[in-house]
Amino acid sequence: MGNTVTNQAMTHFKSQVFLILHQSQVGECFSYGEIATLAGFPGYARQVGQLLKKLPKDTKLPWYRVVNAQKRISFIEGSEAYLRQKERLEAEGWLIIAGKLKYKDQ
DNA sequence: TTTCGGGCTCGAT
DNA sequence: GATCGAGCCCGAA
Repeated sequence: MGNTVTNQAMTHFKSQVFLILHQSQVGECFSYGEIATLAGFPGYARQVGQLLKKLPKDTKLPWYRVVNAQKRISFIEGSEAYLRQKERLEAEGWLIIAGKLKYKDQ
């Protein structure tokens, strides 16, 4: 068992992460670490990734608005997951130049 | 109990 | 920039 935090705290962590994503707007983009900190759990970047990984494929949550701290998609370039995320981001006005995310006209 | 692998980060070369 | 190493934290093996 992981002893670091209580199950209750983990449950709270999850709901906070989901809430933040649910409330995010088109054109926004965060890093895993930012989401963790906003949720009140700094240092939990990897846990955010674990959570998003578990989301059902048809989820309505904008999981794709989360990239790594370098503003790069955290999947192997060219992989299916990478392409799915890239498409969705581009559909919201993001451009990917040399692997890095840039907002349109900026 | 220990080890290891993940949609991670940050500081130092 | 690009790489590397060391932290980070949980769950599964």
